[in-house]
Amino acid sequence: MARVTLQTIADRVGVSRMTVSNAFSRPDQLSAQLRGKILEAAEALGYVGPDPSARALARGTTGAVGVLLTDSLRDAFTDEVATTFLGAIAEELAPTGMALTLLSATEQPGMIPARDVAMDGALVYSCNTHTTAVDWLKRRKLPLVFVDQVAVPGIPSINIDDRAGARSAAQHLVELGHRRIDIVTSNPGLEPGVIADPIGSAISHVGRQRVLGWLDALEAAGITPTVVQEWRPDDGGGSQAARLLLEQTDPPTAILCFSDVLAFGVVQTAQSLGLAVPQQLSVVGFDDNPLAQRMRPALTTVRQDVAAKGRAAAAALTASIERVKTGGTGRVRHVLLPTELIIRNSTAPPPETH
Amino acid sequence: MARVTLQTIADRVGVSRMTVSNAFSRPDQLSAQLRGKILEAAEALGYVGPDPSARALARGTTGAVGVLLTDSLRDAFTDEVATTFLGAIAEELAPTGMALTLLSATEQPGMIPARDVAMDGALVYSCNTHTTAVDWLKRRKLPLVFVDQVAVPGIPSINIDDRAGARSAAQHLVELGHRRIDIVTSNPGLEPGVIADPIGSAISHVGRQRVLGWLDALEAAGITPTVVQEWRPDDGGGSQAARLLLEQTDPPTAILCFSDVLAFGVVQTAQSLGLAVPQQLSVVGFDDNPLAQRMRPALTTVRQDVAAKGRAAAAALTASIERVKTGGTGRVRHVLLPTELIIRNSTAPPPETH
DNA sequence: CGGAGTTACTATACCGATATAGTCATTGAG
DNA sequence: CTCAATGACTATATCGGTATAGTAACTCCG
Repeated sequence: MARVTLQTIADRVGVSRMTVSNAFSRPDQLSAQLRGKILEAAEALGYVGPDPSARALARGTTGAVGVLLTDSLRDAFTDEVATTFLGAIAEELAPTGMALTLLSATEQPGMIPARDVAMDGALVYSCNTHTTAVDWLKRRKLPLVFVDQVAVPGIPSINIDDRAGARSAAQHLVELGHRRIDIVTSNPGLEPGVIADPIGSAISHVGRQRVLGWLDALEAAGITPTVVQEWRPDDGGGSQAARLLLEQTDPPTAILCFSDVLAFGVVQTAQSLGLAVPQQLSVVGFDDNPLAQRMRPALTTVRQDVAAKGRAAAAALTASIERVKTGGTGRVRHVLLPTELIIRNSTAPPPETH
Repeated sequence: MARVTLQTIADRVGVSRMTVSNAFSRPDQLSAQLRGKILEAAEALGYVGPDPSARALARGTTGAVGVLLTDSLRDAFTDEVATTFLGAIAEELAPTGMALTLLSATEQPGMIPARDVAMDGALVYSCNTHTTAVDWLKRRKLPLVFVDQVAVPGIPSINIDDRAGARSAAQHLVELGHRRIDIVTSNPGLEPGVIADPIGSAISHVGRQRVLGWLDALEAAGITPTVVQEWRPDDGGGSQAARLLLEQTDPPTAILCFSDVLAFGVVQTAQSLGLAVPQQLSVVGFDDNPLAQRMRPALTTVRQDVAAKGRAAAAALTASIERVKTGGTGRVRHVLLPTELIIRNSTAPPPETH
């Protein structure tokens, strides 16, 4: 049996195909009576409704937006910060009826989602901007929103004030009296171990901003931190880095971490080495991951409102799509959300040295 | 400037549109030399590649599969079990180059993702099968895979052996010597409080299977549990239910919980009421959420391999899509993955009563 | 009673590709 | 030397809709 299309129904009812289309998509264009008859016939023929692909082609809109996630999607789902972000996007998008399509930046031979999947716009989340996937999205001239990336002119962006947040974290330690402060960072793909040029070798925008913020406060206090790149994120996140720092001849009394997950690993490692946190070692995280509250000691960290970031991103994207559709030309906005230092129990003045 | 299409390039190079199409989609159909010239011209004109929507219409395939999630997508992202599942799907799908589109079952006026978004197939995850969204997917005759749902003939399904798992959990308590065992379940939307007919009122397939499993073991031991439906999942998950059970005149010495998250709430509540776990109250969860290991005491629970479930689901779906495409007609498979009781520190023999 | 304004449809022209069946040289085998 | 088999393109026919501009019959109003 051949497939049922608008034409099938049109022939059956004896009207034009366009009228059947209107029965489904623009009910005000025909009489209720005829519409009823058409829907009835459609039902009888087992018609499901206008074919999404055909409609997408004709209308030029697909009803789905993409999110480009750098690394394997797998990782995006194990990171509580990322899932919160995605959840907020989904929530913000729900009332619009748009679906959310996950795009991985890793490309397969012959299939590049960023190039080959139909969508009305996309969020680019914490991706290296020089990824080919991002290039494809740009070339398609899709409405885009950059999140946690360096803002470029012409593309709306959502960022948090990473630098100020990091600065306040470092400042907090300085004010507690610490002078030996080191740093554990996370740059996907970077060689683990001590990093000579933390600013230059920062891979992500966020990574760079946080380093800049930490150094703002530390350098002002005349402190030069040792910066260590974590080992693979899954092997106890931060434990090897912590060990390296704590086994120096002149170990730090405080450690600043790129994330709460990392901080968790650092705290655990310190404790397993017999160091009391915060009495002998202070640790500060970043993000205010739910984990930060659950930990013992509860973690001092820099809060970012991930959900707000997600909502803002989704809103910016829908606005951008709308703008393109209506030909309107509002200004491109770059949003910078605030961060806030949350002082809990993982920081204290340094131990007395005599 | 008009949009660049295959035709634009064809005119420019002086070949037929079909040849340009082949240059992009079937390189073996033309000489390398001509192909080079075409790609060059395409580049010069700023052509991005075949339009995904047009291609989807012509080819009948979109390069994306959907996942239908019952409740607000928001919830799906806060639940560690669900995110693990999604991550595993994403991972399994990655090598195929297919994108993953999230569909919420909640419909908006005028826009029903399950009906209106183009896709090649879909996973239906723990949805009430009588949702209209599921109906739309079925009517579209899309390749589907049901996960954590009652298996229906003709549609591949992936389930875990919830019943056997629940049975072993209950059996474990019975063998420890417990005789007063109660249950906390979770049925989205169901009225909280004591449930008279736990099997009949179970809303989800999973919920029903677990109740059946618990009762298998309990009834065999002559035990009739009180079954309580949790309050809203976000308010401390399980704490109100636990309070209700523990403040009975004849309180239980052990509680079986629908999930680890619920069990976590129950344990916390018990502890706050001054009950030692497991000395005075044993608690068993379900899922083996990472949380189960982190808790103190570590939770005795029934492990399901969520990642394996996700991988199996994705594999079944791609297989199903492939089958439709090639017209092949392999048998529909119903997979039942095993569960395993993991005994940790939240269960012990009941306190001695004299 | 004439002309402007609805209402309810229809005709035509795309949307931007791909599949399939040619066409026309070339090449190789018998 | 002839005929079948390749190789490299092209012509034509969809894929299943939607936008836009008609058209014909009716309504309203002064």
